[in-house]
Order: sequence, then structure tokens, then C-alpha cells
Amino acid sequence: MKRALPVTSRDIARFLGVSQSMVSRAFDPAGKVSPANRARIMEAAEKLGYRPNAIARSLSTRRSGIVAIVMGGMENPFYSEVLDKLAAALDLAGFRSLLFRAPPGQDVDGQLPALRQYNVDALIVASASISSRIAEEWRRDSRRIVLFNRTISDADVPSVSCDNFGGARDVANMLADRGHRRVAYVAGPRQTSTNREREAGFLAGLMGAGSSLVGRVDTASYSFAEGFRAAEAAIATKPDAIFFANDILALGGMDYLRGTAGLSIPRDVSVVGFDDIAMAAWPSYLLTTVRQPLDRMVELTIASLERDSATKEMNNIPIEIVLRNTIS
Amino acid sequence: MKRALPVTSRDIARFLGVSQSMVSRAFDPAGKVSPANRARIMEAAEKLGYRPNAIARSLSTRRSGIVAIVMGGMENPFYSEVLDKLAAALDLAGFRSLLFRAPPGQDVDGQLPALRQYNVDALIVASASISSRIAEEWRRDSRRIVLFNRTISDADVPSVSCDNFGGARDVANMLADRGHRRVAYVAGPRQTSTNREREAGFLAGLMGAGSSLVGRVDTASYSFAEGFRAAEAAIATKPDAIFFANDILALGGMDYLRGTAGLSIPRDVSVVGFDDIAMAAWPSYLLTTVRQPLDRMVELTIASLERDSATKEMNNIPIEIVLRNTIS
DNA sequence: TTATGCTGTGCATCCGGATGCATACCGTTG
DNA sequence: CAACGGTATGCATCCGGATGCACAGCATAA
Repeated sequence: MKRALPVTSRDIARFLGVSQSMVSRAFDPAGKVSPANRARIMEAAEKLGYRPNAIARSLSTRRSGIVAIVMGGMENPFYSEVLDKLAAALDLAGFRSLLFRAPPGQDVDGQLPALRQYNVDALIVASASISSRIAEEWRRDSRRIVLFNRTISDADVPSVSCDNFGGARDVANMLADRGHRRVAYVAGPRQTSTNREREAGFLAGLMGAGSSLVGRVDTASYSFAEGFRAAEAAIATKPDAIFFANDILALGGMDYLRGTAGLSIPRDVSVVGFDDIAMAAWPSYLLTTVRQPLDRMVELTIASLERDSATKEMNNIPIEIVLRNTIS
Repeated sequence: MKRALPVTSRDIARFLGVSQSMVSRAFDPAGKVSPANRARIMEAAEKLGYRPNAIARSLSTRRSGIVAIVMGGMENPFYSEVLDKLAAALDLAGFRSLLFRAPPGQDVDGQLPALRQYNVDALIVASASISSRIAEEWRRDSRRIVLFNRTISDADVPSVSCDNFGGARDVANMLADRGHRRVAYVAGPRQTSTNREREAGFLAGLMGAGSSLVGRVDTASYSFAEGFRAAEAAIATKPDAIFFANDILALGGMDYLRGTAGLSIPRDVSVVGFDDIAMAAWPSYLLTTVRQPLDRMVELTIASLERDSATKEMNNIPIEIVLRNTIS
């Protein structure tokens, strides 16, 4: 399999009768080249169709301009939106996005060596988790890493996430204010930090408001089907409101409650979700939920990649409850 | 910014007192190395934590193991599923996925030089389009390219797509068989090949069945909001059935028809979509639609990348109508 | 005028593997 | 035993840019 020989910096150099290093320096904004020569080089490059080879550059600089995004479990639409926005923002910031799938709830430690092989500059972990040991090792190698919408407790790894605890606590308070006394919680997968924080916040809020948790149901994944399934168990506890750990669970739950169980929302039971995905605003659902400011989160993530310090300070981005029709 | 020095093949060679080329060959399954030495090398590599550097390899082989996926407009959930499955399949096939966003309906010609810089082996175009000139040039450079769910007319570029024409024609026939005589079509964006084919097939089917098209509405994008908006114009033509160019349009349309217009589906009007995205099966919608066999499409795409010939033969994968509740 | 400093350029080498070619070594076969 | 064929190995070089170092050229300061 032969491949067309590309135009190289040496071709340009030969063409102009200068050295290859001068051509190389011309493409480095900080390179020392006389303005006149730089112009000649750029012109020749344009004419001959020369573009610096990113692979060769990467080999000698040990940097690639590539950011790896670890993402899995795209049955949760929230992550489709995240991926879309992250990729757009990285593009603007001049990075390429290498997509890495990881089974949700599993760690990515095993895949990191593969990323090293590609001189990936930075890593955004938006699903799965990463052991603190590996994360530290990665940083020591002066590569960037950001955890998106998740945290790990035992290491100093930069992460961007919202105030899941506070948001869930606010939900509990809001439910109490509106007279709900018997509430149920449909939990996300146990190993996710989002579920831990939301559950803790919700319980704290209930405690403070004097409401009682009459039911708690576990789910195996953040998915529509699991929400549907969990709603059956949740409604059996006769709650007057159900808080789902995220929107896709809530949507599945609503379809069980309204369709299969024949209940009316919010007359018979109120429903609240978390994330504010696009579908939560669809007229068929109009789900009351907690909005994660995705654009802001993405912005902070990119910013964190570009400087270095950026550790925990971007956690607990404030969130906001979006009142729609599923709550009385 | 210093980076830890990685273990190189020369380190292994020095450690074992052999030549660097032998180490290199040991990692080539077809390389000539005695079994004994190969074992020693692998063992030493394991012990010292050596992994061949993909960048260096790519520099000399001019191949990278990276496949670029061009994708945009992720407000259509169909493409989230596509991306998820493509990435999974590429992973299995031993490729990495580089994600490229492209504004829907625009061509990617301008971005290709950037991909060349990365020695990307293959290109999957799953949104946007590509000029035939550029596509040919890319292939001449012995790189692979596959168009996913789209075709271009004037060049011999491999593409994988379903029988959009036949599927839409079948919908027309089915509607006629069930007694619908006044039907409306909500079109996708004009420049998309999927819309052109579906529209042509639908019209052909109507023609043959003797039904009449009482309304036709254009949309600017495949999105929920556009479907919602278009439904208003479509219902004004008093159809007894509306065929939407894809599911996300149909879902938006249903919410207009049932919510805003207060109609009952399918009593007052039948609705049919195209794609069979996950949400079409949600109890709130139970949309009758045309299923694109996504797994099969992905499989064929990967297969096409792996061999070379693979041109038009994988078009017109047969599709199947999924009968749910939105049709009388 | 000589010493000092800065800019622009080229040379040589490095980044880490892949690979064509020459050679040394082994076992066959006549 | 000589000639032959195949396998295993090493050497040298290449892939395409980046960069430390030396030096030339010119300007400014002493």
C-alpha cells in the first residue's frame, strides 16, 4: 500500500535554497526568522501545498494536540449532549478529540497505556472512573486530566462538576415547601459519584425539612428502561413525590406511572429529575428538574486543560431548579 | 514542560544485548525473530513497561490506526446511536476514533488537509458531505473512505445506506392499504440525500396506490423543534396521515398534534416516522416507523474499511416497518 | 576603534520505530 | 565435503520536524 509522498519542509527548503530548520522555525510563531524569509516560506508553502506533518512534530515534541475523551454508556442522552459540546469546544480551542469508549462504572486504568502511545496531551474522563494512582501518574508526566461530572475522593485530581448535593437538597426542600411529606428516591448506580452526592443531598434536605423517605429503589444504570422498572417499586411505597437521580430515569418512570399504572402526574404523584436534558422540556413530559449548566461546565473544563493549576476549585457550580409541570 | 522519558525499543535492545531492529520485529507478528528471542523480548518489555510508540510507528509507516468520524448535528438522536455503535465497532476492530464535528449540511473538504497531517487511515462521513473530487483524491492516496447513511451521485465512493426509497414507498403502500387517502409529508432538509430518497420513494408509492399528497412541509433541520413546528402546517391540510422524514421530526410532530392541537393519534390522524430511534419505542409515543438496521450498517461500514473494493454494493440494505400505535 | 549584544541562519542531532540489504548460521541434499 | 536454501540477526538509513549550539553579520555602546 503506497501512499503519495507529501510535501515536506525539506522540499520547501530546497526550493528556496534555505535550510530545513528555517522552514521549521517559520511555522513556529515564536521562531526566529526574518520577516522577509518568513513571507517567502509561507508563500512557497502555499504554492507547493505544504502542511507541517503533525505526526513528525508530535514525535519530537512529545505533544500531539489531541485530547482523549473517555465516555461510555451513551444510552443516557445527557452524555450525548456533553460529547457534542465538548467536541465543539475542543475544536475551537485547537484540539482534536479522540473518542474512547469505556463501559460505564468501570475504570479506565487499563486503557491509559494505549493513550500514552499516542502522545495524547490531555484526558477528559466523562464516564467510568480512574484510580487516583493512575491519575497522579498521568499528571506527573505533565499531561492534563479533568474529571467531568464526577469526583474521586482520595486524590487531588482536577474535576468539573456541579453542586449535586446542594441541588438535590434544594429539591427536598422544594418538595417539602409544597406539602409533600412522603417521598421516594430512585437511585442511580451505586458506584457513581453523582448518585452518592445527590442521594446524600436529598436525604439531608428531607431531614432538615421533616419529610420522610418512604421508599428507595436502586437501578443498575442510568437508562429509560431502568427508570420504568424502578417506578413500579417506588410507587408501591405510596409516595406523594418521587425524585429520580436523573432525567432519563425520570422519563422512564413517568411512562410507567402514567401509562402502565394509570396515574396522573402531578395529581397523583409528583416527579422530579436531574440534569435538564432536552427531552425533559418536550411537551409530553415537561419534567421539573435540576439544570446542570452544561455550557459553563464545558467552558471550565477547557479552561482547566489550558492552564495547569486548576484543581478542585471548579467543583460545586451552582445549579438551578427548572419548574415545569410534573410537580404539584 | 518536560515529560517522563518513556521506555523505548532501544532500551529493551540494550537490556538484552540485541539490536533495536530485533525488538521492532518482535512486535510485528510477521517479523522474523526466533521464538526464543521473541519470548525474551516480550518478557523484558513486560518487565520494563515497554509499549511501542504509536507516533513513531506512524511516522515511518504512514499509517496510524486512527479512523476519523465526521459527524455533526447531534440534536438528532439517531446520530448519537450511530456514533456510539461506530466507536464500539472500531474499537473492536483495533482502530481509534478521532471525532470530527461538521456543521450539518456543509461539506468537509476544508478539513481534510488537517486529517492528512495526522495520517488518519480512514474516514467515515456520517454527516455533512464531501465533494467527489476530494473523495477521489483521498482514495487515490490509498486511504479508505465510507459515507454512512448518505450517498453522492457523481463519484464512485463507497457508502453504506439503507433502502430509503423502498422503505418510504412501503410506508405509502401501507398507509393506502389501511385506507388513508389524504396524506401529508414533512420533509427533512432539502440537501440531505436521505430526504431526497425518502421523499421520492414516498411519492412513488402514493402514485402507485392512488393516494394523494395533500400537504408537504419543509424543515430546516432534523430536530424535535422543527417537527413540532412543521406539524402545525401539515395538519392544516387536513390529512388523515402524516409521514415524517425521520423519527425526531415525528416525535416533535406528535407533541404538537396531541398537545397543542388536541388531536388523538391515531384516531384523528396517523403518524409514521423513519429510523426507529430508541425514543420511538417509549410508551408515550409508540411510533410506527421504518427501522434502519443500525448494527448491520455499522458492521458493513467496518467491513468496507477493512477490505478495499467495497463500493456501492452495500447500498440499499433492506429495511422493515415497525408497527406500533400511531397508525390506524 | 574595540568590545558587547542581538538577530538570523545553518549544522547536526534527536524523537522512536520500520525496513531493505548484507551476512552469519543452521540443516539439507547430492 | 561442497553447494544450496532458508532463517535469524545486525547495520544503516529513513520517516518529517524540532531544537541546542556555533557562528556570521550588523548595530550600538564604551
